[in-house]
Amino acid sequence: MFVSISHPAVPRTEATILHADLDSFYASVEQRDDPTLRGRPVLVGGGVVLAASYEAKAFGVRSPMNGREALRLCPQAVVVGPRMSAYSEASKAVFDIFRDTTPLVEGISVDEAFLDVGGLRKIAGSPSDIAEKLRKRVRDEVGLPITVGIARTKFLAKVASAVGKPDGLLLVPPETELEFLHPLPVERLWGVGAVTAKNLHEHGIRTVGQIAERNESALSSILGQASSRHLYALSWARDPRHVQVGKRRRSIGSQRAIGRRPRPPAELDAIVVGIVERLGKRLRAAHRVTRTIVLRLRFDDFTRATRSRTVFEPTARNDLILQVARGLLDDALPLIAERGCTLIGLSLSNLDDDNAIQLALPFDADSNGSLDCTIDSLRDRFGSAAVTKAVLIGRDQGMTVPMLPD
DNA sequence: TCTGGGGTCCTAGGACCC
DNA sequence: TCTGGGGTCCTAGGACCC
Repeated sequence: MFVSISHPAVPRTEATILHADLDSFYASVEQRDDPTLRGRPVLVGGGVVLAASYEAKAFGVRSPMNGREALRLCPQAVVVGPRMSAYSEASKAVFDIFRDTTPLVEGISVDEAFLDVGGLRKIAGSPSDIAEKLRKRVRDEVGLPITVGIARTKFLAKVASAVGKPDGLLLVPPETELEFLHPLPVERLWGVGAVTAKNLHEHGIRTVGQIAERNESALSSILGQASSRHLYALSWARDPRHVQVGKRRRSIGSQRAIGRRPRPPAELDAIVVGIVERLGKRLRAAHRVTRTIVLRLRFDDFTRATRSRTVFEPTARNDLILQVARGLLDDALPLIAERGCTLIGLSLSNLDDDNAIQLALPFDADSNGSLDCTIDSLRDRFGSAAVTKAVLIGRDQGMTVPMLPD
């Protein structure tokens, strides 16, 4: 039994956030399942390297790198095809261990998650103890190496795990955060990619400390307001985001690379039909409906374009989604003919639950307990698990209160 | 055969409403 | 004659992450 109380307005003072990150995930699963691969450089994927083992990374191989380039750097590497179902099984097993450690788990991808272990000291030990136990369990029960970073904020924990790799544990104590952070290159900041890094370099900014030295408005002229505010805060180790449980997907998509050969419209249409079928299945399996259909295209020169349409009525029906997708494809045909298309994808966004029933009942805002009574009566009628949201509608605004089924 | 297949978030302009 | 401000939604593009 866990009880958690969080006060977002009060900055945390203890390092209780874990960032757990499986090392070279796909490649490690391959080495686990085939002993002859252990200790050898392994590349997962063919045309593009999806994952490289640490033995291969030592030769400078990175993902996503062209397979030929990778083999040029590391000719003795063993190339294996991806086995997605093995990876998702391993991921599930690891996440079960995460959730057995603390209920406050926020998944970031198949191979990494944040865990908040604040408040578990009495029953499970210090964050370092918990992290060490977690690493051992993942090693013993799933057979995979995992690195854990521990810090006061999500961002620092994430940086700590990156620095602590491979197969390591790194704690950043609150007193030494800035010492740890300021010498790091700007590329270590979560959200700084190639473009932003180049931008910063051109202004003589190469380390996190150099970001911290600038004033925020000067940074703003380089990066724009939102990202400079964000990066400046991170450079001073300020990161108020807390570990969020049960985040829902905001879109689902599927795409297919189709090579450089020009395709007649009928062939493009068949590809879209296939993608719609795949997506429709996933959408219905997740009990979600979509309102916005996005057609994604990539061209010969690797530029991209999107075309989207938002429909009035949320749907999970293949025929309706296909009708919209076909319309988007028709509109894009001249563009495709002109620029050559190498990838087609669809993504469905503006997702909602497919079974949402909305009821409005009046309640007396001045009487304590009136809202509870209203919610109780909804729960009596539909079952408590079905009632997941309360929307308080005032004279001119609504406020959504998420509710956990009890 | 140079560059997969998922995702997230931000920006910016225009339409439209009050 | 001159001239609002605030808000939402939609579309398109782009940076970034694993």
